[in-house]
Order: sequence, then structure tokens, then C-alpha cells
Amino acid sequence: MNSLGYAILSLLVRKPCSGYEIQMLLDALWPAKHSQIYPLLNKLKENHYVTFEQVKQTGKPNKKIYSLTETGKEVLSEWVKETPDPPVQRDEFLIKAYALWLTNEEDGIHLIQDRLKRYQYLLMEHQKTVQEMEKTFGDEVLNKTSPQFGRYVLFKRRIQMDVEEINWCEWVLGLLR
Amino acid sequence: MNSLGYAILSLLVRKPCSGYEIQMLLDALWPAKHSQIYPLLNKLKENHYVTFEQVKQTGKPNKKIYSLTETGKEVLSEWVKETPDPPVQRDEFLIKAYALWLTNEEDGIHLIQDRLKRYQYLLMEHQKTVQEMEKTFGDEVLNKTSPQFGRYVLFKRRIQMDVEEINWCEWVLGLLR
DNA sequence: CCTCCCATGTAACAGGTTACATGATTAT
DNA sequence: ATAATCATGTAACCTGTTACATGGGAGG
Repeated sequence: MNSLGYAILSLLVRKPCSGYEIQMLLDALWPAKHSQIYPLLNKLKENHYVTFEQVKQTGKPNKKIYSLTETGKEVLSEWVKETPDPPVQRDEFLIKAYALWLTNEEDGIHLIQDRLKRYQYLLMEHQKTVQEMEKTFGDEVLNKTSPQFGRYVLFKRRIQMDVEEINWCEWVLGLLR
Repeated sequence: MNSLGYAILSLLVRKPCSGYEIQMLLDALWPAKHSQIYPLLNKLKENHYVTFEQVKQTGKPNKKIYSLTETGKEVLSEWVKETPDPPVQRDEFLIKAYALWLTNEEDGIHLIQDRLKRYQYLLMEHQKTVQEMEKTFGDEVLNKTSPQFGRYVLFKRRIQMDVEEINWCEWVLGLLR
């Protein structure tokens, strides 16, 4: 089993989801395309880590709602205890920033400004999510035994990182002008 | 050509390097294994983006020193102007943090503390690099036309991110206790 | 004696992206 | 009209990791 598999289990332990829903929730955790998710869900089912039931819908296509089994919950709990692999960030922007000195002022400023705008937008999105969670769940989000806890602290982390990215962009823009 | 190819070109535009040296410099930019780097260098050579010369060494294995060609420099400059792909961060820790509420207090604290230590170490390493650059190059590091500029601002960015990661870990540890 | 550093390469495999495929409903 | 949302799946391809392969010199 790979990281993506465990990421899916960690979503399903909070609540049953369709494959489609899983893809969107994964965005904040371990982004993946549906072409990777659906075959993996079948594999998880074969391993008896998840089960699903067909849900018929009118006006929308039918869907499969996946739930975690007891076995699934156990393997997830065991995996969480093991030390995680070091993070890997692949960010084309960093390469372009590294080679910034090659370009003219205009192109350089443009590169940084696009980045700045992107993270200003992301910051707003992430703040929205946090505010929604606080409104819906109240103090529960800060309770370490609540299913909301992990999601909440991760979004708080994202916000801090967004702010730093913005600060850095503004600092670099100052140097470029 | 893929991102790794351009990352290599952006290193070589600063100074000629061996494949081995490239791997180490790539660590801060676009980490890659030597098994990916060496075949790519041959491809870059076939495309006439780079050239190399054999350097015989005594006491050490011989090496190939790769340099950027004019063509290589041109394609790199053009690529830098295009808008970069959005960053992808794959971080197993985030999945485990998301599923933190499943574990007992001990395991949870352990997970966060390991992360904290890791980033305290990385912060020190990155600060060392920045101080070295400042000592070697002085104000040149802040000159947007200097080959040092990109590398310098990227390490400054890393330091800010390290600090935020540390702050976040300490905040979460407070919640867990 | 053993491990780390230097230095380069190939082959098999796992993980991830793009493209192909289908199709109804709702909003602009 | 046209795009976006919901919903699932497969196949071909590209990218990245692990393992195989070699070998001298330095330092603990």
C-alpha cells in the first residue's frame, strides 16, 4: 500500500465518501487524479479495507459510497505510528526564481507578481475553510480527539505558509524594483 | 524537455558542474536521484544544450564537467518567462497529522516532535548556507542581476518556511498536552 | 575493518498525468 | 449554445525510485 491509499483511508475514517468526493478532499492532503483514485479504491475493496454501497440518484449519476472497515481502521492506525517519509516539494516556480537574474526586470516582476496573486487567493480560500469549520464545529476543532482536529490544524498551517509566501514575494518585489 | 532538465540548465548557467555536483545542488531546487540525472545529461548533450569535457583526477574517479551552450542558455531564458506549473507538495506527515485523532497522546506527540526536530535542524542548515553566501558574496546576493541572487532569495524563503513549520509544531504540541 | 565520499552508469518497477470514453443536469 | 458539476472507469505514457554494478582513497 502506498501513501495515497492511506490518505484515502484517513478520509474515510471521518465519514463515508464517494470517489468523486474523495478526490476533492484529497486536494489539501495528497492531490490525485480520479484515474488514480478509482482503481485504488477497487484495490482497497479487494483487501477488505473498505466496503461500498451503490447509491441511486435522480438528476445525477449514481455513485458508490465507500466506508472504512474495522480492518481498514486498524491498518491506518498502525501506519500513522510509523515515522513518515520526508516531504518532497516539486515547484517549478523555484527553478524559475533561481534563474531570475537571466531575465529582464519586466519578466521577473511578472513571475513574482503572479505567484503573489496566487497565494493571496489561496490564503482567502483557506481562511474561508477555517472559518466554516469554526462556525460548524466550534471548540471541537481544537479537541485532539475530534475527527475535525487534524483537518483544522492542517488548514491553520496552510494559512501560515500562505502568509509567509506572500511576505516573501513582497520582499523580492522590493528588491527587483 | 521536463522541469528537471530546466533545473539542470539553471544550475549550469551559473557555473559548469559534474553530474555528481549537480545532484547536490538540485537538492534545494528539484531533488533527483543520480539514476535520473545521468541519462538526462546525455539527452541534453544530444540536443546541444550542454557540452562536457572529461577531467582526469588522481585519487578520485574521473568526471565529466558539463557546461551550458548558447542554445541551452536561450531555451532556458525562454522557459523562465512562461508561467510555471502550480507546485505539488507530497508530504506523508500531513496525512498522519490528519489522522492524529485516531492515535493515543504519546504517539501523536512523538509524530509532531520528530517533525519539530527535523525542521529545527533544517533551519540551522539553511541559515548556515545563507551566512556563507553573505560572507562570500556580500551585497552581491541582493543584486537582481547577480548569478547569486536566485539562490540567495530561495534560501531566505526556505528559512521563513522552516520558522513557520516550527511555530506550527509548537502550537500543535500545546494543543496535544 | 568498515563506512563515507567521489563518480558514473543501466534496468526494473512504482507512482502519477494525460487522454480516451460516456452522459445527464444546471447555470450563464 | 456552452461550460461547469456530478460520476465512474481504462489505457498509454511520462516521471521518479530502488536496485544492480564498479572501484579507489580517506578517516575513524
